[in-house]
Amino acid sequence: MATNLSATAKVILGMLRMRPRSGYEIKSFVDTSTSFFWSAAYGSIYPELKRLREAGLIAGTDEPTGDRRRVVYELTDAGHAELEAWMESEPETMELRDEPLLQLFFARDADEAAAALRAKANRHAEFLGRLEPIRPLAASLTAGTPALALEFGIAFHEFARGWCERKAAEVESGRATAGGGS
Amino acid sequence: MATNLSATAKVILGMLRMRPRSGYEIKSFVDTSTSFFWSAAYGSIYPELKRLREAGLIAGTDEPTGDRRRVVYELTDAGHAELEAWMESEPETMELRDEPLLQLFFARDADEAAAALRAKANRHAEFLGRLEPIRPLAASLTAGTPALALEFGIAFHEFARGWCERKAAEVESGRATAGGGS
DNA sequence: AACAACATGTAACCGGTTACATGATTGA
DNA sequence: TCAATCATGTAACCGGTTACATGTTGTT
Repeated sequence: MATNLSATAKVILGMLRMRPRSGYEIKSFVDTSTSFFWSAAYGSIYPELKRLREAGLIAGTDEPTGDRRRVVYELTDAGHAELEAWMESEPETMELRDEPLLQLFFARDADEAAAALRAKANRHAEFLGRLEPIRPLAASLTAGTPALALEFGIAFHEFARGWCERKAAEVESGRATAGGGS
Repeated sequence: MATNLSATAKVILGMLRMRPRSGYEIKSFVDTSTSFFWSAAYGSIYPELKRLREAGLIAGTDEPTGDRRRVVYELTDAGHAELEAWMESEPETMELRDEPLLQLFFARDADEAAAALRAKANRHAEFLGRLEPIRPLAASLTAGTPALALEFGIAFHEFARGWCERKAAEVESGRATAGGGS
C-alpha cells in the first residue's frame, strides 16, 4: 500500500476489479464510459500494465484467440488492497481546461461574450450527443454506480448548456451586467 | 496568424490585451481569476513570454522598481491579430480530470457510492470557498465578461455540490437505482 | 479480397509542474 | 532585522498523446 498510483493505474485497477480484462478491453471500456472525465491512451495503458504486474498488483494470464495473442489481467490481493486504499483516500485531482470559458473571460463586448457563450453551449451539446447513447450501456453493465457517474456527466452538460444559453440570451438582449440566480 | 498557440500563450495574450503586465503580474492574476479552469505556472509563463517576444507577438519594456528588474509586456499588432484569430476560432479543449467521479464510478455498493458522492460534494464546496471571495474582485476589474466566467464557475460548483448531495441522500435512503430528472 | 475490429507494444514528442536559484523592496 | 512580497528565470522530471509498427480474426 501507500504507493502513489498514476492516473492510468487508478482506472486500470478499478476496471480489473469489475472483471478481468485485456489491455484492449480496458481501453475500449474506458472510451465508452469514463473517457469524458478520465481518459487513457494505449501509450499509457500497456506500459502501466507492465509496471503494475512487476509491482505485483495485477497478474496476467495468456488467453489467446487462435494465434492472436491476448493477455487477460486480474487483481492480486495486493492490487485489491491498493485499490481499496485509494478508494478510501481523499480524492485530489479535479481539473478543468475549458477553452470556451477562456474565450468568454477575454470577451470585450456583448457580441463577443454572446458568441463565446453560444460556442460553449454547443460544446456541451456535443458532449450530450455522445453521452446519451451510452446511457443504456452503462446502466446495464452493473446495476448502480457507473450509471450514476454517467448521469452526473449528462446532468452537468445539460446544466452548462442551459446556463450558457440563458446567459447568451441575456447578454444579447442588452442587460450584460453580472448578477442573477443559481 | 494561424500559428497554433500553446495553452499558456492563449492566457498570456488575453491578459496582455486587458492591459500591459509583467510575467509576475500575469501569474498572480491567473491565480486569482482563470486558474480554476485555466492555470499556468512560472515554469511555463516565462519561457512562453520569451517565445512570444521572439515570434513578434508581444513587446517588452524595462520598467524596474529601483534596482529590481521588471519587464512589462504588451501586444504588438501581430499579437492582436493572433489573439483575435484565436478568439474567433472554434474552441477545442474542454477537458476534465475528476477523481471523486472515478471513485463513484468504481463504487460497488450504496455505502461506497454515498461516500464518493459526499467526497465529491465536499470538493465542490471547497472550490466555492475559493471562488466566492474573488467575486467582487472580478466584477470590478472590467465591467462584464471576466465576471461572467467566474459566475459560471460558481454556478457550476453549486450545481455539482447540490447534485451530489441530493444523490447521496437518495442512495443512503435506499433507492440506489439510476433514474430521476435534471 | 478487402476492411473493420481485435490485440499489443514502442518511441518520439510535447508541454506542464515542481523544485531550485537568486536577488530587491516593503512593511512589521 | 525579518518575513512577505515582488520579480525572473532554469532544469529536471513526469507522464500523457500521437504516431508508428506489426500481426490475427471475422465479416462483407
